[in-house]
Amino acid sequence: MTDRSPATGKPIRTAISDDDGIDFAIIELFFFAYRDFTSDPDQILADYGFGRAHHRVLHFVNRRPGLTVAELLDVLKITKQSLARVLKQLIDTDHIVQVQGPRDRRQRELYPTAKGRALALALARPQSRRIRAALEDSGTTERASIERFLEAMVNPELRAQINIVPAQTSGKKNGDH
Amino acid sequence: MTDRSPATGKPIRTAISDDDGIDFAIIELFFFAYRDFTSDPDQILADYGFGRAHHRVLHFVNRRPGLTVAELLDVLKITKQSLARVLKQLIDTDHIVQVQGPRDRRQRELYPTAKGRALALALARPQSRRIRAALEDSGTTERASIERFLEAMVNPELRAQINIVPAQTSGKKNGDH
DNA sequence: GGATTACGTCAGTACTGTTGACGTAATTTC
DNA sequence: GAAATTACGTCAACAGTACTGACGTAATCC
Repeated sequence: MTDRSPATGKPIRTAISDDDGIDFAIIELFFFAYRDFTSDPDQILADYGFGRAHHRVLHFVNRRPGLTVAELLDVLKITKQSLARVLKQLIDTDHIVQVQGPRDRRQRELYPTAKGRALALALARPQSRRIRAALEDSGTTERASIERFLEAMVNPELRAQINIVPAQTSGKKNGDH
Repeated sequence: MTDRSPATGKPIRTAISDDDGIDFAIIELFFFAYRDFTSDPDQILADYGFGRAHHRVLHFVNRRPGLTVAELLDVLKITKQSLARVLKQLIDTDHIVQVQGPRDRRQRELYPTAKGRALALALARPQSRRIRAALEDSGTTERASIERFLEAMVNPELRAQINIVPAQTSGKKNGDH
């Protein structure tokens, strides 16, 4: 408080750039890409009164049917309370059903219904279309580079989560079987 | 309400997968990658009592010093009110200063202060480090592929925004001048 | 039988986003 | 020069998603 007027820093008029040793190009591209990537499903979700949180839950329940609430919390990295409301709505609207765990009856296994499966597909469709368009002129090598890059962006400890995709019929790359 | 019990869809036990014609592999990778990409700065921001919105404003004011409020709203794709709170805090904490527009005195040009520049760099540093690590074994070709992919993921109408990066000294690729 | 685990839920709070309306100063238009 | 428009700031009200902490219940583990 000793310096009120002088404390007001002078405006810096030069742009921050990659010259500062920071990869602003990709940082910014990543921001724009993700913003538009999520905008497609957001519009569909609005019709259902759902938000992005519902999408994520629906996605992972479809990807890993039978996962428990605890496992879902771990994948999403959110708290129980944050999940509760969203999950309840998805169950009430018959997109997801809970089944008592077979071995441990305390657990609730989560499964999509036909309705939930359909919505998950509808939400993923425009995203997939966008990806296909972005990869239009790319070959297998480029696709592999992009997959490797995205995977490398994930925290190493959490990379295990990615590969828990059960039983791929058309087994591409999969460190399973 | 005519069908309460039968309405409860049966659980689908098979996982949704790329077989459904949807590129779930990349959809999911993109989710995980972005989640962790933003987690680094989030931790730093918490120390300042700031959130992700502050980060975005700070980033773009540093990248395009002198942009007006209207331009910033256009880049962020949020409403005036959403920006107001966040911008006010950044100004009050002396990270950003407003300068009356030279030609049009209604406009407020936004500039970072030294403090704001330093914070922007501090926030970008871990993100850049993560990117560098992810590109570790990649050559120039791969990097170019990834940049092209990310750019192609952005809505075409909005791609113009990306290239408004003023005066790069080390001019890499830039469709300007 | 007691501790732990898995889950559900209640209460309170914070951040980021929305729409709509109003005020003010500056610029543009006629 | 008066009127319309523009750029911005602000007030009010509300929604979605996230958080922490605490408590209860049923099931399992030891």
